[in-house]
Amino acid sequence: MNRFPSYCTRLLFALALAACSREDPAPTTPAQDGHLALGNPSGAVTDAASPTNYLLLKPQYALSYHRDKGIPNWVSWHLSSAWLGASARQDDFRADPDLPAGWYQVSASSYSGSGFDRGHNCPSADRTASVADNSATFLMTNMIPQAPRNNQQTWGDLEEYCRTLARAGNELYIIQGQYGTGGVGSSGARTTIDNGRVTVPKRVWKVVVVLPVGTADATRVTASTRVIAVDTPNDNGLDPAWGGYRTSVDAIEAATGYDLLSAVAPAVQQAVEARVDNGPTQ
DNA sequence: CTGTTGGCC
DNA sequence: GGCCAACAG
Repeated sequence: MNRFPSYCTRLLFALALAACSREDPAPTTPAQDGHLALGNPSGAVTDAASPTNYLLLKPQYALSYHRDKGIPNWVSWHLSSAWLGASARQDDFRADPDLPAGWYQVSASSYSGSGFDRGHNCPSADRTASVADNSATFLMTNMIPQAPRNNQQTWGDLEEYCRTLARAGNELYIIQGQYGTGGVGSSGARTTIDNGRVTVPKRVWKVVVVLPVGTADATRVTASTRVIAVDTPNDNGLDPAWGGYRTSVDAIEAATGYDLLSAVAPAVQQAVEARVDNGPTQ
């Protein structure tokens, strides 16, 4: 669940008290807040000596990259209406220039003919406030080989629902990742593509923390905060309805070994991570 | 790189 | 119409 020393708990509690004792300004306008405000699930670092858990921090999202799998371990981003605008989908899939020199660079054509989509983690449509923001989502470090039905239907619907929540006055902290090896695309089962350079993940998961619009602050998460955790098979035969794949954050942590929402107070983590969401799905 | 096509809500 | 794409030229 967490490895948070108790002094951190007390510190956060003190900070929360301090924040409450001040004159609170009225609810803030939607902002573009920190992508790792709720934690760094795998302790990723931007160090070439950490090729399987390499932290890439971009203005639009943060991710942990696995060089030898050619895909991210997880991608974390903030979503509020401040990220939503009128910029068109750029479709400029390309290699990520921010990887260390000498690492294999997955390219725009690496997935061609594989039977798997170039599936975004941080979706194109979540970053439409500027052309630069949208373009950043097309870096191949943000992609996984994703079964077309998983990507275009099940996942597409969940992403659309998240934007609906954002437009309705919420801000969301979203962490998506993948684990395991081997999926079933439109041309059958594969464990890798691109001559073995890119691993096809077995499962794709997402954790969504839904807060009313405010500042980036883990102390705003309470035991009653809505947290939606989903874990789907990367298999073209899956159900298009994402609601049936809901699970607990605890289950995703057990499957991945990550510590999710680690910046949230331990008692709150215990409450929200054990729960399975049963709220609306559209 | 542009234009076209296709599936789904 | 919007969003997810692949593919042809």
